[in-house]
Amino acid sequence: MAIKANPKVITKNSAPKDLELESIDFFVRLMSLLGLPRSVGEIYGLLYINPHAMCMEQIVSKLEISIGSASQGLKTLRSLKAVKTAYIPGDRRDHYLAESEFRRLFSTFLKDEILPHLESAKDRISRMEKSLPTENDEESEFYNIRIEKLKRLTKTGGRLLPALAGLLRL
Amino acid sequence: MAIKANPKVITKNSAPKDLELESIDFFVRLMSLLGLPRSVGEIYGLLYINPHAMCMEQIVSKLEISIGSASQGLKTLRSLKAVKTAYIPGDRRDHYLAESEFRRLFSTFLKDEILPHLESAKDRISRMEKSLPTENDEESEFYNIRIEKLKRLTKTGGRLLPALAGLLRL
DNA sequence: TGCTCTTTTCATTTTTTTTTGAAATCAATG
DNA sequence: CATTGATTTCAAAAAAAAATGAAAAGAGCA
Repeated sequence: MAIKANPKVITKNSAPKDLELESIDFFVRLMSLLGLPRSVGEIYGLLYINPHAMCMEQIVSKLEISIGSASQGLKTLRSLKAVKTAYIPGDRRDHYLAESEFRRLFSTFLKDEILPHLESAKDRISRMEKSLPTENDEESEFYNIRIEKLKRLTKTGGRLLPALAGLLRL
Repeated sequence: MAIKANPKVITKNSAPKDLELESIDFFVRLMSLLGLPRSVGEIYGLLYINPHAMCMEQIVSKLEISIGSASQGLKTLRSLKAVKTAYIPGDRRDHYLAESEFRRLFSTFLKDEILPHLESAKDRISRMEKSLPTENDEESEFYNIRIEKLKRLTKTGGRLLPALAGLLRL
């Protein structure tokens, strides 16, 4: 029989079980607050509290999730810049570490998820201004005020985003 | 035949169709960003752009949603303090107006949805500190640093919430 | 190039969330 | 206080989101 590709020369010990569970639970909740699926939180929570890089197979067996979920979840985390890959000599599998700078994670999230909405909101508001009736009665005034409020909302949103990202310098 | 309970003496005109559609679409997206169901966004969007208070039946027929959705959606909006009720003489139905102060809407949202998570995060972190191994090796140091980061994250979160609510003074 | 191990993809299944509408509850009014 | 109309509730249906895992694609090595 051929030599296994990844003989376990050193068994890296992983985080204590309770710490691990708490970390996973913490990030499952946090990610779900951001609208991300459970599996993404689980993976990040596991990596966050583990000192050593883990490959997908380890993630799958630790969390008892499918390889599909793991692959998809890691893809999401990569796109959020929430994980780094580590090179392990003599092992051709990818190994992952959590990016522990939340600032980066959040600012990528804000940029990817919130900004596009702000952009489309601007377009929408100009459309609304165009379809505003031209008469100058009481109701027109009402619509004007409402649209004005939407404008302020999106403007505030636009100013808030970068400010938020900056404040998150943890 | 008896006189109808709510004879339409005056037909209030509602917002121009395009304005209405844009408003609904705007808030469907915004609410979904906050994790609220489509129907909640539809109802709020409809009320937001309409100068006159609307009763549930009007909402149901305008939006073509079920009375169950309408009732449930209005309940959500009431709990978010996103709608006000208006008294209409000679009509026993409730009539709703959008609360157009987004600040109130958001701060209620933050208080109801985010604060509880922050609270539970604090508990969790003290549990994590307790289950931290007592040895003082390299890995213990790692766990300490990670937990410290979580602490900072929740602390920042706790400071950010009120700040956010304040900044949203639109 | 062919072989083996790893990762991704994606159709299908499972789970969760949302909507529906009929029945129950509530509330005003005659 | 009974009736009628408005609203809420909630079990069931529908829709949406997430997870699964087998097959395809990729990637290093001999």
